[in-house]
Amino acid sequence: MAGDSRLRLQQAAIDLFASDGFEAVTAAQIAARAGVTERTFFRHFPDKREVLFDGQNVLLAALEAGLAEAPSSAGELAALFHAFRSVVPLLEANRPFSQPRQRIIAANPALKEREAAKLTVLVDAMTEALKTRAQSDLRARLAATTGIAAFAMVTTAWLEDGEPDLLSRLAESEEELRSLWANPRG
Amino acid sequence: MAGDSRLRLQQAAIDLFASDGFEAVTAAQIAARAGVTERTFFRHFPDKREVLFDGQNVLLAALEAGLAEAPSSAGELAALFHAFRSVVPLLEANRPFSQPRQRIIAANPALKEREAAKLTVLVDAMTEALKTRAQSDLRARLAATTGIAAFAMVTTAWLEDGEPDLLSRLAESEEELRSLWANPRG
DNA sequence: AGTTGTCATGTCAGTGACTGACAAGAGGAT
DNA sequence: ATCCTCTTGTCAGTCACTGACATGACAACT
Repeated sequence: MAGDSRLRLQQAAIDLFASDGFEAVTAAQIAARAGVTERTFFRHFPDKREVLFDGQNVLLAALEAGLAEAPSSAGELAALFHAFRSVVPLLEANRPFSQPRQRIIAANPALKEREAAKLTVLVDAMTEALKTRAQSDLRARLAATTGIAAFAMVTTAWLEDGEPDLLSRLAESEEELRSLWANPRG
Repeated sequence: MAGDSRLRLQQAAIDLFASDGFEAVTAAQIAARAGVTERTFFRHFPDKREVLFDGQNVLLAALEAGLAEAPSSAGELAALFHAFRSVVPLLEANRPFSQPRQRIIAANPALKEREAAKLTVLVDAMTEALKTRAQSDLRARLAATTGIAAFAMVTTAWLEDGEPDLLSRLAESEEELRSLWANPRG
């Protein structure tokens, strides 16, 4: 068909997983619904779980870009939240896709495992990027760890309830974090 | 044979993974070396990876016990590090087993994924346990997140180089963390 | 002694994730 | 018209993992 096999596979996977559960759906079924072969499924995604996590790579790139454009005068936390804010439009655009995805993942241990792995990749990337502006490597890692943890909590809650305002939630959580975190640069 | 199939399976798995790599070794090969059937392997471990992560469950229980016995006057960080210290003998006893294990895991993405998942389980458990003594749920989670991150960094480094003194490393990292973390209780 | 129960294991057949090798059509550049 | 590249289909195979049933060891009970 056209060059949109990948997209159709993702949509088919979400539909089937949502109605039947992750384990009950075979890769062949997803492929059939998308109008392609099982083999084609595995050419687009290295394993059955990854069809749900494709967007995380985009998010990672966007966060790195957002961090890079934060003013060099900003402390670690401020820089991180600059990156988080820069990524809000992306998250909002993906919300209709992310919401069912969230429920699917929460219902399956293997998927939660993949999600945890993706989060540590995010933390590692943010840690690397923060090392240039942090006073120590440990501080860079701790800032990245706590920042991403807060980011994950906020976006998860934002997906679960229907509330629209992600930006103000991020601001709140930054406030709260800042009051807990000793930040010499203010 | 005797009732030590489980142990023999673990040892056989480590030996084979260390020499041939995780992916190149089949569950049947591990079982054969342990003198049992493949089916028996999967009765002891829910999947091929888990044979390497059995000890994490013991560690979790020990950490929870260590946290519970921390004085209630202790702040979150102090309580966490009390738990970490209480677990040092266990880690030292397992060191000969953990060291090759570490190398095996570092060499395989699927295993790193499982490790990340186990770490988030630890974080969640510590978060729950800290909620009673923390001022807020967010603070509990952030303390658990940063504490476990530091704990993981320290024990990993301790396994990699040959240095014996885990306790003093923990003390150092607690110092460093404390200087970064705003702790009203001192 | 015999019976009964439980527990760890073996055996076997089956499903489904994933891979390598090769062929075929579509479209774009030369 | 020919060549190249990109995507997909086809097919055969490996291996992780599961359910069902059988068997032998060992303990407890009568």
